[in-house]
Amino acid sequence: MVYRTPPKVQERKDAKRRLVLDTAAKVFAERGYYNTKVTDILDKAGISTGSFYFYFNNKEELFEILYDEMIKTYLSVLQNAVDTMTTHAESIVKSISHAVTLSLQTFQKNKGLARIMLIGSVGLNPHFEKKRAADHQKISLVFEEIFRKLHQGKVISVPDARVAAILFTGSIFSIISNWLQEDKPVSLVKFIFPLIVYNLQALGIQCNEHEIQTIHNEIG
Amino acid sequence: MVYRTPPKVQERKDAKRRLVLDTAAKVFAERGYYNTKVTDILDKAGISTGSFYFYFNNKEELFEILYDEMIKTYLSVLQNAVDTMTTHAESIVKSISHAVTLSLQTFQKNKGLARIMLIGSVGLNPHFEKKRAADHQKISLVFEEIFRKLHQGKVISVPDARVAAILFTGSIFSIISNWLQEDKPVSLVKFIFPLIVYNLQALGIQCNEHEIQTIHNEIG
Amino acid sequence: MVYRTPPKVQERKDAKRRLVLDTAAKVFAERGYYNTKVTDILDKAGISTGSFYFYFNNKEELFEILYDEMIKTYLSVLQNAVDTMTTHAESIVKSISHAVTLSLQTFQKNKGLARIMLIGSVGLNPHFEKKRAADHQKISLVFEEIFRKLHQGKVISVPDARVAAILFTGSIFSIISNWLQEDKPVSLVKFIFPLIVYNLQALGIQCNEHEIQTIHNEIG
Amino acid sequence: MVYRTPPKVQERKDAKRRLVLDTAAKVFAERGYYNTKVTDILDKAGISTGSFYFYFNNKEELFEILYDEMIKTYLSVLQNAVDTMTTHAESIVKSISHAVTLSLQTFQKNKGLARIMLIGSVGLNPHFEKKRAADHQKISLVFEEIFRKLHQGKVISVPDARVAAILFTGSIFSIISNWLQEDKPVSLVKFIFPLIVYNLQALGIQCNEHEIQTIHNEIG
DNA sequence: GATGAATGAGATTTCATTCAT
DNA sequence: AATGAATGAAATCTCATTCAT
Repeated sequence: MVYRTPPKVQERKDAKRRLVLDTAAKVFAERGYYNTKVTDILDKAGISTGSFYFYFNNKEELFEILYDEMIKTYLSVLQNAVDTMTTHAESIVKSISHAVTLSLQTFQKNKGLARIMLIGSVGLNPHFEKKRAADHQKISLVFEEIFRKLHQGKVISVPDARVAAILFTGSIFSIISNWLQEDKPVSLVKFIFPLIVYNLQALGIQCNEHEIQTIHNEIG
Repeated sequence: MVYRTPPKVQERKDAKRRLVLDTAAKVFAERGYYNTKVTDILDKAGISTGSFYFYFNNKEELFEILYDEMIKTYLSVLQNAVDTMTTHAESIVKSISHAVTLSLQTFQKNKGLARIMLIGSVGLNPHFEKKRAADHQKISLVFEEIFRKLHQGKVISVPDARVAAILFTGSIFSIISNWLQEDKPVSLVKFIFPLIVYNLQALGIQCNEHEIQTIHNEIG
Repeated sequence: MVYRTPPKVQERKDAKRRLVLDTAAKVFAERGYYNTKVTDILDKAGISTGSFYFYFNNKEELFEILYDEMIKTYLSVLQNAVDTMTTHAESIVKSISHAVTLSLQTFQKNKGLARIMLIGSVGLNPHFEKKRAADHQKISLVFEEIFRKLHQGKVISVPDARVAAILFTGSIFSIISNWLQEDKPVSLVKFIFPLIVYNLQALGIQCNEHEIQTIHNEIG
Repeated sequence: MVYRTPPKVQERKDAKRRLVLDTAAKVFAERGYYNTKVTDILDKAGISTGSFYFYFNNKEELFEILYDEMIKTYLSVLQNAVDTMTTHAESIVKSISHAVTLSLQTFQKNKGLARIMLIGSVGLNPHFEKKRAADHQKISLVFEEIFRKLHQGKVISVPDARVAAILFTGSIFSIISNWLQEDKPVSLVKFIFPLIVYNLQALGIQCNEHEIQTIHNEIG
């Protein structure tokens, strides 16, 4: 006798929710959080205000969900790269190249979410600031752990694994921020190689450019 | 017959204007642009609405002035460091260490403005986005030019001077962003050494840590 | 699947919009444009600020709509009178009497809008000044065309049809302005007869008062 | 022992006051009462805010003084015309022509004040509305008295002397209002003749155009 | 008398969210 | 579930007037 939402209805609901999220991603990315009115999103999605508040509690929650999705996506991409790293430990160069390449590719594929993650979510409010800090730390920690191990194994040579991790992630984000600010739609791809080289050298990993180039070509 | 503002009055005006700017810097840094209401600033500064609009045209202008001040300050600090660089060309290590150290010291001294420059000014509106992009490019360009020369002289070894410059400035900003997000008030100083090492290695400059340490101690 | 506003809702919307317009007409008429605050209207209509801006873009637009309505109403009344004129051309006296009578009756019926049209809309801003000038010309033109024909047919005798038209409309508006300024609520009706006589004589139309009186009684 | 403002000082004061008044007349005429800021006037006059409030109690008073001056000027012009009328009573035609001509000439000479009197002072606030009403009545009364006498003497033929007076003054003001609204700076002079004819005929005064023309030429 | 810096009440408008249908 | 009309707190900015120098 218990009422259960029929699967078809549930599907429709999910689709609508998704539509709002996707539209919101575009609009937030274009105009930023505060310059985006809820109706801007809804008008574009063809959804009513009432409906919106059925699916989401408020504007901030909507944004947070988008942001969380992006972070989750990126973290899983990173984890993938890192898992490969520890598994095929044979080549650090390859592993690091992998991590960098996958990172840029992920953001390249989804410029809107890149914008939300790196620009749109800055300076919103104290709650979000904390969240951002925590997330950046989480990302940085992924590398910190690796770097710590590599440091013990004398594979890399840096004074401080944590700072190295911060700088490594920072380098990726710098490139993306820079790319997002560009007027013309350049490809992120061309930044991959110099970015890899910069970081490998920074970590004190001995390698010749030719080798990196080969690996880079393999991955791309 | 023409009235001339007496020096004393002018002084008071300058002081008041400064008071508003300084108070605004604090509040903007704490809460961000959109969460800062004009009255928040005025209440804290003990100034009337009318006075505010006598000194500034509107909230955005106030923010822009603060932002411009910070950028100007930082650019002149950089220029200083860079001028030293070309003069005492004997040691690249010293020069780069200098640039990094002065940068961090500048932001350390003025956390509020650092926050405004790196966090508060993100995602405000299209006008500001362009401004930010241009300013970051200006900063990056300072290093790009140096790196290009060093590259020609085979002093550094990087695939791309521009990308190297982006990453160099990015590394500094990453550290500062990270520091700004910290709950406890840590000192930026402890990041200087690893940051120098990371970048020197990244640029392919041969040097031993001991040498850097010595220079670092001299500068600090 | 497309939502259509149900008729009942639409009706309510229309009624609300009308309520705002009618209330605004009263308040504007009483206090003038600049002394009427938006809240004055809303309080009296028992409507929230939000609702107001749902129906109108701003205060000026609201006023302009009211003004336009009044002008439109008056112009159509005039056109009616004029159409009768050209049709029953037999008697000019009758036609002119008609035009005058209908004009005064229209304003009498709607004192508020008369006030808005003749008093409230004066000296608002350059945009409105132009509009007013154009509208007055439009009204005047209705008579100018008639007068020009009558002049050619030697039915009236005036040196200049355009000036005559200006004076004819001016005479109507003078009476109304005068009436609006009266403290006690006198009837406009008593002005109709002398107004007709004044203008008929001015136009050089031969007629005895008795005849006009008869026509006047018929129309009233 | 009593201090007396030296004459020279008094002169300077008067000049300054006059300067403010004249400047205000221009600015009010251009932009209207509510769109004129006190500082607009003062900037143009090169006078400080403080000084302004030494000479005038407030913005409204300033406007009122200007308005009163204009009305006074016009009333005295009218009185002049009317005095001639009663003295040289030989010709009504001449007298009326005189009144009309002098009226238009007065406004022509001082377009700014015309604007203030006829446009700028409309719809300001209840106080001013009353004042305007009273002033218009005063003007109208000047003619009403004449018309009443002329009516008794069977020189004019109108059903109602008061209404005739309203319409007579209204006709003058209509022409001026119309002229003020014109884009191009036309001369008011060309309206004098048709205006005289219209009103003479309206008053039922027998006369041929040629005679009026001659008088018109004499006066002009 | 003169100056212009300072004041603050108050006006318009926005927009996230709620609610009746 | 869905709709969009309704709400109202809150934010920015204006400008006549006052006041200290």
